[in-house]
Amino acid sequence: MANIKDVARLAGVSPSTVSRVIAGSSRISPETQARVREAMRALNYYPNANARSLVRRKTHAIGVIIARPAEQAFANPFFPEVLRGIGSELRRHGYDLVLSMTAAPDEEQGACMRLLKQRRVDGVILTSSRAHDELLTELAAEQYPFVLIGRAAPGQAVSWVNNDNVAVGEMAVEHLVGRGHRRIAMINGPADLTVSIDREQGFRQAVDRFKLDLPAGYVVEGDFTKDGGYRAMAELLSRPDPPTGVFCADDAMAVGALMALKERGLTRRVAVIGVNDDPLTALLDPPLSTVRIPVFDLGATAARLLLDSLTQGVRGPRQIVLPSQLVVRESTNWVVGGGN
Amino acid sequence: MANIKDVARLAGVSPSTVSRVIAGSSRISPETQARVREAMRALNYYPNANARSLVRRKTHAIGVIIARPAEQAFANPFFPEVLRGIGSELRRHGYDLVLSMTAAPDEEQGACMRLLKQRRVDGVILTSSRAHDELLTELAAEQYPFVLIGRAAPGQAVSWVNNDNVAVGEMAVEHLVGRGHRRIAMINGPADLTVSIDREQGFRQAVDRFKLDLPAGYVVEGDFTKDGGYRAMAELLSRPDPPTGVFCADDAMAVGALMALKERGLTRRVAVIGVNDDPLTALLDPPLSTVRIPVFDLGATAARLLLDSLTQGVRGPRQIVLPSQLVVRESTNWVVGGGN
DNA sequence: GCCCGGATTGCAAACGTTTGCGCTCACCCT
DNA sequence: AGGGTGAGCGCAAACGTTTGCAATCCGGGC
Repeated sequence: MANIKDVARLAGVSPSTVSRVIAGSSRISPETQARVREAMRALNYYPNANARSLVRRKTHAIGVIIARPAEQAFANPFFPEVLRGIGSELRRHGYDLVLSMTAAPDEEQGACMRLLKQRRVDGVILTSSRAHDELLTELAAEQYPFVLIGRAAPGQAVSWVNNDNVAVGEMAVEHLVGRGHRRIAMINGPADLTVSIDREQGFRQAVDRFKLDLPAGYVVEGDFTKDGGYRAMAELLSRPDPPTGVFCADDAMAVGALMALKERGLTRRVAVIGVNDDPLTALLDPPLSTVRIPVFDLGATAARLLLDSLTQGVRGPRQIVLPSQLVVRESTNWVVGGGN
Repeated sequence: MANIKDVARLAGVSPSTVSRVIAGSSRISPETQARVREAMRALNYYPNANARSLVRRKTHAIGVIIARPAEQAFANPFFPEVLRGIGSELRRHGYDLVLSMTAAPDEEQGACMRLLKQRRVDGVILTSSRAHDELLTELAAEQYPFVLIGRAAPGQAVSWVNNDNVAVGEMAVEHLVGRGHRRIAMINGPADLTVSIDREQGFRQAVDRFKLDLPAGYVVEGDFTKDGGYRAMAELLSRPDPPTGVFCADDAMAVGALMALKERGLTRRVAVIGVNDDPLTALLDPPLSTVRIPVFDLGATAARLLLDSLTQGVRGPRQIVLPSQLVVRESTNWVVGGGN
């Protein structure tokens, strides 16, 4: 394959000159530039990225680490959408994207540090909702550019972009209260995920604000799967004081919850709202109300943050919260005691 | 950051020796090996991938090009699943994965060739169902290792892995015929995609085999979206001779078709079967019959093929077809004229 | 006619590895 | 005792770029 020397020879110049033409240096005469470009075209020349990265100490690529433990279960469009968002932003700057999907949480740190220390990438985007303090502090300690999709512990001085999970919980409860509900339960995700923690906090804040009862056991822990939602709803319904409205921390669990209701003919007795706006949930019977999360933008924003610090030299951690949006459909669109 | 010379100095050996220890050469004494490893650990040393790739002329990474034109519309788990499959295979061999998502079809070739010619990757996996003869021939001409997920034109001597789309069409018709249907229509995807072509061929073969009527206009072209399926079904129903069974080339279109039926109260009058087994379609009313495609395996197999030719030096194109599987649910699980 | 300065280009070192070749021993064989 | 052998290791070139510095050339001012 042609290298820079071949181009130089064909154009009758030195490799330095070719390199400068590629870099767009202004100190090269127009005629020479034309000759060099012509030679590059003739030889179908592409600069070797490895050689270039070696001397420049920049790879022009960023790593994306996707943790897929239990979250993988919800086969919703989160994962591809966030990648699309990242990709669209990277393309605009000519950056490449190396993807690392880790199955087990303990692979995460290794994969991440390997990409960086081997100089395969200039920085990383980490998508995960578990609190890996160790990884974050190692990244920060070595001054590696990175941004988290999700959020870090309050103290951590790291960059992240997240959606407003507390508001998500509040909006859901607010909506249900607006429809006349007073007995509202929550089916949450695994307790160690920040999404679960935040959504529950929002839920509880709204419950307090509206002075609702919150009997013990009204917040049950699911696992972000349909079956988990089914079981959780069954548990809630078997109580002496079942709720009339249920906020599920994810659409998959909401779907399971709806199944449980349907089996018991309680579809119009208990309102269900989820989170994520999985496209197909609009077609269920009843169509599922939900809180839509700006997944694409999460990815795009994370990429922009990272590129800013890489190319503009923006220093210091930045944290961005993107708003989510209530989507009302039939599963909650009726009023308690409305005689339906 | 530590480089190989630092390690060498600390261990009291030459860089060559360190390199050989890393490579696992046997000509190094156990004591020296131990000392070198100790030094590497002490310095937290990782070999620079760029320098290594430069001299080795191998990157230990492969590229994955995902074309997302209209296909993006079906936000089904195809895309993440195929990536998971590829990733799981790559990890076992320590290969990295650089991902390139192209929005427009004309970006595809550029992105692909750039990755290869810049020596960012050793080979590529191409997922797409459009017939880009030009790209395939350029790849083949330059002897680049690559495999296609989908299939090439019959003449092309390139490697690919695909599911048995012809059989998919046949299975669907066979199933419907087994339930007593004689008037069977098809809602197909865009005509220029190989998936559409193949599924239609299977459909027609089965129609011939069972000597069914196939009135003009019984095969209508959709676009792999829900709305397209809805319109197509509406068109079929407005005919004087509407079908009793419909084979949709994708679940998204099948979902749209079901909506059209539901609106007209014809759910149990017209059977609908899709393709892909999108998890949520099992929860629709009625649950959707479908043909399940081995998406994860498509990815994993493609990766294995590529790695074989990369690491084992396997020459020559190989073509692999993976079987799909009929999944019967309520949307077709009744007999024509069964008095339901 | 000579010196100066700017524009344009080339030289050579450097980036961090790998690897063919050759060197140095210690040991064994005759 | 001398030469042969092989194990263990180092030297230096090579991979394909970028870039600081120096060289050359040209015109203009004195």
